[in-house]
Amino acid sequence: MLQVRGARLQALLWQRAREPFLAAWSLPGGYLEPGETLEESIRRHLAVKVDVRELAHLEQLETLSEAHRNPLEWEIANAYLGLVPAEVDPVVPEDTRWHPVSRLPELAFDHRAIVLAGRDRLRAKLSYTNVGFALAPPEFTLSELRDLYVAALGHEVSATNLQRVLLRRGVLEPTGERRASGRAGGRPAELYRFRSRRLTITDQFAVLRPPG
Amino acid sequence: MLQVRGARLQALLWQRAREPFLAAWSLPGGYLEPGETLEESIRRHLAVKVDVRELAHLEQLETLSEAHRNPLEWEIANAYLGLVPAEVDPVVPEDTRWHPVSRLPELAFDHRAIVLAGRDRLRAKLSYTNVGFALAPPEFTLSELRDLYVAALGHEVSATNLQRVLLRRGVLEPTGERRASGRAGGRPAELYRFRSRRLTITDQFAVLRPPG
DNA sequence: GCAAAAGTGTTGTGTCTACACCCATGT
DNA sequence: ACATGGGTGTAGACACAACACTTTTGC
Repeated sequence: MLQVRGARLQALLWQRAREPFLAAWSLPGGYLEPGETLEESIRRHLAVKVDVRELAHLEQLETLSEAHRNPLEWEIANAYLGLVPAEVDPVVPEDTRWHPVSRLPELAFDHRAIVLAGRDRLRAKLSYTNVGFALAPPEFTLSELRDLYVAALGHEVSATNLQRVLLRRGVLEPTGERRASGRAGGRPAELYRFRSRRLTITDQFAVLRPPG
Repeated sequence: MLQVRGARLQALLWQRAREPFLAAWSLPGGYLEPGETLEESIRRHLAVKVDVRELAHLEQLETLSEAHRNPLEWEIANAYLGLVPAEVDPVVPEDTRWHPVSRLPELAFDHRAIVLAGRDRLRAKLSYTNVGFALAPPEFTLSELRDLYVAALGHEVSATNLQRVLLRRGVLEPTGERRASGRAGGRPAELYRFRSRRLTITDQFAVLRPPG
């Protein structure tokens, strides 16, 4: 589960209470119940164990089946990427903490690779879909959105060009409201929102497209 | 498993010999053995059941966990996309046949959705990766390659522009040889090959890229 | 007035499509 | 010669990055 907090992309991890990898940090999750869907299972585990219900987006990453990924027994895992909008602060239990993805501790199993795969998926999709909605609060200024993109992408982003790309694609719309300027002055910023809060592909990067 | 045969994208299906969906067409596959990797399992099943070993590319599609996807018992499936180069003609058993993806029969389980997901994944990747290598024979003329793209994409593709895109990106390289012209005459075509036969992303469609 | 922050205008670049044109072969 | 199929040259559309410039606020 990823979220931008304090200008950094962070992952929610919890400290294992048993072997294998006792006391190591690991991704929240758990076993599938018979008759349950993978997605149901994830939402259940997150709700029960870390009390997180405000997932704005959830998508399958990959299935891991390497024989010795769990040293104790053969086990298959389905990795998911979940995104929580900035500025929500779910109450999480004691043994749970947010860790910057750029400075992960040693992780249990293959969880480090999973977190990085999730980050990369997010980075890619920020470019050609509207996933931004899952990182952003309901309304925001363009500089705020820019800061979220910077945190997730790990490099500078120009608010000017971000605005143009997202408006041209019809991803954002202005709310008509503006935010009062701070004590340092400056022109009040317009507020925007994502036009849709469901994943949509906005850049059809199809280079070989149908004629016409 | 997909292949372009006779100018159409086709899927290898086999007719089920037991319930559920007795006699319906379905995707080749089978159960995972303990200690086995998903990929190992797929290759094993394909080798044993349909005697196909010349997969040029294999990638995970998605994991299906819907409760009643199998009416008899709760079961989870991992869908993979496998590609076989054109002009290989694997010997397949009696109860097995290639079916054009555009005219699938009724399929067992959720296999129809899987085939379509595989097709869509292939279509997308033809645009921004070098997956073409998995559809093409070792050497080919540009018109031959164009025909493969047309079959897979389902719309016209200009050989002229295909050549430019793939050469500019460094995906293809000329072999230096040419193919003699047919009985109708015409300039002999140059032969090309894919520079690499491993999946590579060739179009970084990253719209918000690092400055510099 | 001046600094700060937001937003607009404009120019240049690269990648792609479309289409005209040129090249090499068989009959 | 000319039809056939392959390849090259070129112009226009478009999306984007970069950067100069304008707008609106606080002090």
